[in-house]
Amino acid sequence: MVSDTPKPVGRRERKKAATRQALADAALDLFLEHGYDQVSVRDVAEAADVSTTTLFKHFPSKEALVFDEDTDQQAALVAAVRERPAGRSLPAALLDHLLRTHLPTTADPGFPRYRQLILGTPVLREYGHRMWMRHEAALAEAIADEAGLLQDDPACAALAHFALEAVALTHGRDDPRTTLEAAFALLEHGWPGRTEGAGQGA
Amino acid sequence: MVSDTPKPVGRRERKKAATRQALADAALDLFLEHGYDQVSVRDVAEAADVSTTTLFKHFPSKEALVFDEDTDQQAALVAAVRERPAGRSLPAALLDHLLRTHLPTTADPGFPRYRQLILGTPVLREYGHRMWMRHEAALAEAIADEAGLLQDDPACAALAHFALEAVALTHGRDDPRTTLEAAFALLEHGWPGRTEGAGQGA
DNA sequence: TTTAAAAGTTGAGTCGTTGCACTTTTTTAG
DNA sequence: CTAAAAAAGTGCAACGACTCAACTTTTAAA
Repeated sequence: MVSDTPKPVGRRERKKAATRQALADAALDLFLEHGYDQVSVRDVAEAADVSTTTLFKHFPSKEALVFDEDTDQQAALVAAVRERPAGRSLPAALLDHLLRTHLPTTADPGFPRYRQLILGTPVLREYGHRMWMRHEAALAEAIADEAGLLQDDPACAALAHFALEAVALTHGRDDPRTTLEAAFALLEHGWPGRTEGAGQGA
Repeated sequence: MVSDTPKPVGRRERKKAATRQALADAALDLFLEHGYDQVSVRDVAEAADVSTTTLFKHFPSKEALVFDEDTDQQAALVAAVRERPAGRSLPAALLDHLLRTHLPTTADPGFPRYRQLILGTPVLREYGHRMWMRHEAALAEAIADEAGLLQDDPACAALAHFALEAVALTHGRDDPRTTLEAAFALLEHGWPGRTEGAGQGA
């Protein structure tokens, strides 16, 4: 368990991982210190003692340096839908999951600064949002399956899209929890139609 | 020199507008002909017989060359909310407006190609979406005012955000109308809670 | 007319990103 | 066990988008 490597973890791959980690660490340090736009990729590469080309062999873009920890959120998202408690609606289950995973993350002391770096840098906020929205198709599929609807049902696509977009709504708000709950109240019960006196159809 | 008093619109501004139009026209022609990524800003500037620096004095970015016609959608959006027919709910009024303005691909014969250029070029799709979402705050304000709620009410912000995002849902779908209607049905009536004892199996 | 401020234009440079060439490691053939 | 190809890492130089400091032209003021 100590010296044996059950899976062929090559010496080369270990050095590769070390270089990658050095790049990510150097990048985060420099970005937090001087600001994302004030640091060039050449600076990051130099701090990690590699060339810019090597940097781009490890990370597809400058923004990707910040989003190194790519935990599998998609599986958790789908699981929140599929393994929701009995009697819990789909929007409610999604709200529970998002409140659990996107609000209290502040166990790490350095996390607020990391979060502020992303939210305060437009290009990083965009990049993170785009990555987050990549789960839309998988989520829509799970929703459709759970609801017993067709794979490309527009309502399922809409719920998946809106549920993921809801977290973007909380950015820059003083009370993310209330915002998230209000958004999901809308998805769950609809807009309180105080103006219409007669409902149509169905 | 001469005694002719310059009209309110200087001849300088006219030439400036002409240069700007020449740039936008050349850009659209070249982009439609060879594809956005295959045409450099230098090519566009050369086609309009100016330097690249001059191009960037007229347009803030390469993408902005395509979105020259910045019609005032925001006013129309707010008007759709404020001047909606009596008894019409806010989501319904927004749906009507979007169906009217975003579906009937205008009478312009060249418009489909223009639309395809944008939707088929990721960076342009992103840029257009970002511009579209800039109306979110104004729309949320109008919604809050019409609903008699506070300016920063989370539900109003959510409705504004989701209503604007709904058009992004239609991109790449074969039936945009149905998709839009399904999305607004969700916003109007909420997610049908079929999990409460109504589901069959699973 | 003189002159100064404003706007237009430009070539040279920066930054993110990539293609081509070179070195090093791993795999395969003898 | 050696040799050499195949694969992967690395770097220099270049490309495209975009900016900066200086020069020229236009407009307005004295």
